Amino acid sequence: MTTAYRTHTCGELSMSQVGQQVSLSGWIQRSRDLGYILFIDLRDRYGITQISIKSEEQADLYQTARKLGREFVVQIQGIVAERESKNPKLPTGDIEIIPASIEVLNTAMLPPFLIEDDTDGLEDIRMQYRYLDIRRPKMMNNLILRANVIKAIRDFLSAQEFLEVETPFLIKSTPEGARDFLVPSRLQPGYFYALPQSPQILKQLLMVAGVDRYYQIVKCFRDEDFRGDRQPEFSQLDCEMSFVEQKDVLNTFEGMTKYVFQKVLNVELPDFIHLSFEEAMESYGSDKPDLRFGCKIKALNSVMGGTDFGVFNKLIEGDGLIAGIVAKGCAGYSRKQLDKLTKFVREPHRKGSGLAYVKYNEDGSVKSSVDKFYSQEQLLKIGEFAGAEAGDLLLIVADQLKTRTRKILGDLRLHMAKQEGWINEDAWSVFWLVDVPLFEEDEETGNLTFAHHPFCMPREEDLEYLYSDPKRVIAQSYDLVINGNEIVSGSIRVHRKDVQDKIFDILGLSEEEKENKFGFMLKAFEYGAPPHGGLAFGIDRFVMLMAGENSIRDVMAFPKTAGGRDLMMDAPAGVPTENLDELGIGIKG
RNA sequence: GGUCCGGUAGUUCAGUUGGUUAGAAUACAUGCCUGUCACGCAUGGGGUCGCGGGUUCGAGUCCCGUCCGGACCGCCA
Repeated sequence: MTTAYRTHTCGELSMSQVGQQVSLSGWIQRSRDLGYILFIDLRDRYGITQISIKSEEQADLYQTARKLGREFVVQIQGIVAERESKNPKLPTGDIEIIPASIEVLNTAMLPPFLIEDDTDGLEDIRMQYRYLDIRRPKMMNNLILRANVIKAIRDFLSAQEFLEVETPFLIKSTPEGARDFLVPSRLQPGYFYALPQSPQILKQLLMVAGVDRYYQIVKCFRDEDFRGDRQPEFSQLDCEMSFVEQKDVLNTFEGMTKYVFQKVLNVELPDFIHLSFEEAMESYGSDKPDLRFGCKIKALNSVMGGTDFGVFNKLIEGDGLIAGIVAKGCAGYSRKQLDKLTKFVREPHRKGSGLAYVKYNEDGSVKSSVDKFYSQEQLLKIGEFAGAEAGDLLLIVADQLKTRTRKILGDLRLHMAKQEGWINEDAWSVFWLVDVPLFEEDEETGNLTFAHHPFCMPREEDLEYLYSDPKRVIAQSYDLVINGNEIVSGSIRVHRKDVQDKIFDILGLSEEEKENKFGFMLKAFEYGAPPHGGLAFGIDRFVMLMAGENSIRDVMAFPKTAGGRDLMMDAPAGVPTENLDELGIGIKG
């Protein structure tokens, strides 16, 4: 080794360096041997640079280069030259390297899949060889994007006096919420630490301590089943602020979100609208609607009555809801397509009983599945009320439960949007969901449970309802929804012991449970807890959306499979019996 | 915990009512090729059809079990 491994990266050379002597190191992406000339694409994190060798002029080098395999690690020294035929698709496409020497730093086995953006490898093989998967520019760029997002977050928050504080991973199990990952204690056999589902309680204690403004980019752990957007361990940007009201928190983090988008993607987000929980449910049938397209849900009770249609009459007289969405330009749907939509509505978990439709044909005629009960005039009137025009299809769902009608239409709305391509992939839908009820009613038992978590502060004007009508209580809590994904969730917290006590009572916690689960917290709150509130960003989902990916796995370096396994390390794995003995643990069976 | 889809060459897949020697593309190897950049052309090697059991004269194909991967429901304060 006479010179440094490299003087430049594989992504930075251009016409301005022509004639310079350079040294590059990287991996061989591929080579193209044309006989008289051989090209090598040399790749590193920064890009690809072409090496070219003419067989007659450099016979020895040509013979060496022919034997280089994919993914060999090589160092190349040579002169930067202008290309005879340039490649506008490549940032370095104007130049190439005429090598003086090629040194093999390491050979490589043949990779099990193509190290290219359009890889031929499927999920499991990519996971098993994740280090090769990450060599693909697309994955590498996702990690770079992620790092840029996190840097922008740190820059913004530290400029605003937020203090980054680390909280422990080995904590106490709090048996509400998700299932905890447990870690056995060796020094106290039979006792367990829990890994935090979030540092929620700890950050509130930091407010009691006077930290004032806290943030942390932190791993959280939940031992539940996984999905494409859910992993057993995931990252949160966890934040908390003292002496703030809801609007202060929203303004701060609206500013941060805009800053991150601007810095990382060069996208200027418009001001975030505030959508109430009630309106979201009524208009979109979801607490996290995608607003990149319209198609609001329209209640139709007022125009569907007064006919011989007993089913609908009964729903209208009772507490049911008939509602619909207008599918623009879908009047031409075939029987088969409509049947498929009906099937969608009737999927077991949706519990829909059926789907009615009205086609407002281009020629002005009207055809519906309820022609028996409604005259053409009535259907036209309904269409006018719902906002349907010629060429549109009105899809109608009716159910005794208002929430079910809305939920089904919300699902249908999204389904139609995907099917019909209504979503503008270049647009951003970002809004704050506000005015969320403090409690949710369990559909079966009727018991009240918290919608968010038990530390959310009710609105000042709703405090009295805690004692009279808890279901009415609206919390000072908020979500940030981006493109139909809940990215942020937060609230102003309860800092008064009497309110916290009352909320625990409504949730049905006994004195003993209160003491056992939250005693240390309630105690801390008696030593001067300031008013405070905060939120947490799901970093993985946030980066996933910014990267335009569909799975958070594509923005995590080493994710787990849907079964919670790490295919590369082959974890989880068994451990030697003596380790278990030390922990006082026996395995059943 | 439940429902559904999948597992065949290094990789991605096809494989008919169960029937001769299991194919394609790509990757790989060798040779040719005067500017490629998904180079092209020719030739070649490459298979425990996830695993176990069953039905059958005969199983990649049918049945049962099991493991693995994926999607969804439940679950995810």
